Amino acid sequence: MKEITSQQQRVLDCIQIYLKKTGFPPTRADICKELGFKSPNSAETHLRALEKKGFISIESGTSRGISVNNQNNSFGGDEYPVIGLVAAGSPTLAEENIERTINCPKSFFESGFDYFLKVRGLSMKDAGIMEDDLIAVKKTTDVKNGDIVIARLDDEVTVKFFNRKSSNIVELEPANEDFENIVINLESEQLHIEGKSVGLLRRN
Amino acid sequence: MKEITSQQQRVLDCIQIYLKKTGFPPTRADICKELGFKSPNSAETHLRALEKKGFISIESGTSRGISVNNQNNSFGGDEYPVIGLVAAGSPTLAEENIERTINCPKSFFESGFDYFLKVRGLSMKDAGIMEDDLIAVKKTTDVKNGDIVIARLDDEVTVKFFNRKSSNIVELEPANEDFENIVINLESEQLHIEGKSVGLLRRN
DNA sequence: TATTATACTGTACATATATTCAGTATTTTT
DNA sequence: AAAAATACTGAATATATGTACAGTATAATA
Repeated sequence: MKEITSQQQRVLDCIQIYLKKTGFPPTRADICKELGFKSPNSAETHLRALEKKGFISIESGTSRGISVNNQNNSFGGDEYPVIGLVAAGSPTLAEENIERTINCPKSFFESGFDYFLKVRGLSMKDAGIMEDDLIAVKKTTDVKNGDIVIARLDDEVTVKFFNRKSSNIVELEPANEDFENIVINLESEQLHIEGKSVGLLRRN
Repeated sequence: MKEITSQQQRVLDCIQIYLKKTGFPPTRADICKELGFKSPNSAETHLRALEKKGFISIESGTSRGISVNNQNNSFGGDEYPVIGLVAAGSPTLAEENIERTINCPKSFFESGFDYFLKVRGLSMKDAGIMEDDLIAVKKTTDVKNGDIVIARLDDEVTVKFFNRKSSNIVELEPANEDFENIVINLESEQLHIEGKSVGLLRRN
């Protein structure tokens, strides 16, 4: 993605505002009207430049055939899978594990995320995570102490606070006094970090 | 919104799928191609029917000038204001109270909602509502016992469980044993129900 | 210094597209 | 039983729209 000029940015903004307002893309003439150009070719050349730089796609010969490629703005949305926290097995994105999908802007949770995990049980209730809440999970193994992680021990998947005690000892801490800490010796046990929580969604 | 026929539903679906795939609405000919119609007028009459019933809007004389009104599908998105739970004053939508906006599909919380309310304090922590959480609020006075309501007593706004004890007595119950129930006698005190919680959003 | 990219105006035109009119047939509503 | 809505085919047409061509000018790049 090459650099965008200020005029090209104006045209790109114009397209997105027009789209948001009307529900369909502008014509060359519409862009001219909005930005004060007097020739449709002004819009045309800007559009071709934006296409060349990868910001938009243009369907040739098609009226209003402009689509904005840049989905990492707040305009676009995507379908995210909801995965049940099955007691056994990792929360894979295999079709049989996907309960349904939710349409949600990509930028909805700040650092981006990969899927929703439906919570079972109340082991994290003091952290405000209740049964059937949907945790926005970002797939990563880069976790810090205090992060809420989705961890897998053998085939058991749990959501807990992460706490590295030493190079070999990790504690997974629930947020509920009725539950015990899980202490893992990495020398003798396998711990898989599936990802970490970057947000939460609850629907009453 | 009148009833939709199965054929009209097919056309509506076709429009939305086309929109999602290409980024712009279909022409009459596109719809015909997708659904197997042999005359553009087939699409035209269905479009007019859909417009009449309020499912879509058509910009006359405009190519691909179709926009889907029905935002209670997962396709559309909107900007929703985030309002701080100020200790004094009702959570109005006046500009000075809006911290920022969040782009979110209209259908994100099932019964629809009007704004996000940023939570202060931990009075509802046992209901999984933590400080700085965003409650999706639907403006309504139609609340049932057990609903989480946004209530205003004079100038104090709080989030509590609603519990009508009798025709004149309402209790607002926190979900935290460190807090006391608020008992309101409607004969002597004014209680405003600003709305109820229909969901929750948390960003780590 | 030549070339390319940017940033326009202005005209022209082929075609993509909405839209109307003329039919036919079935179902639903009044 | 009449009227209106639904569900199409098929043809015709005005216009909305993309796009090419001819210029002008400035800034950036090779």
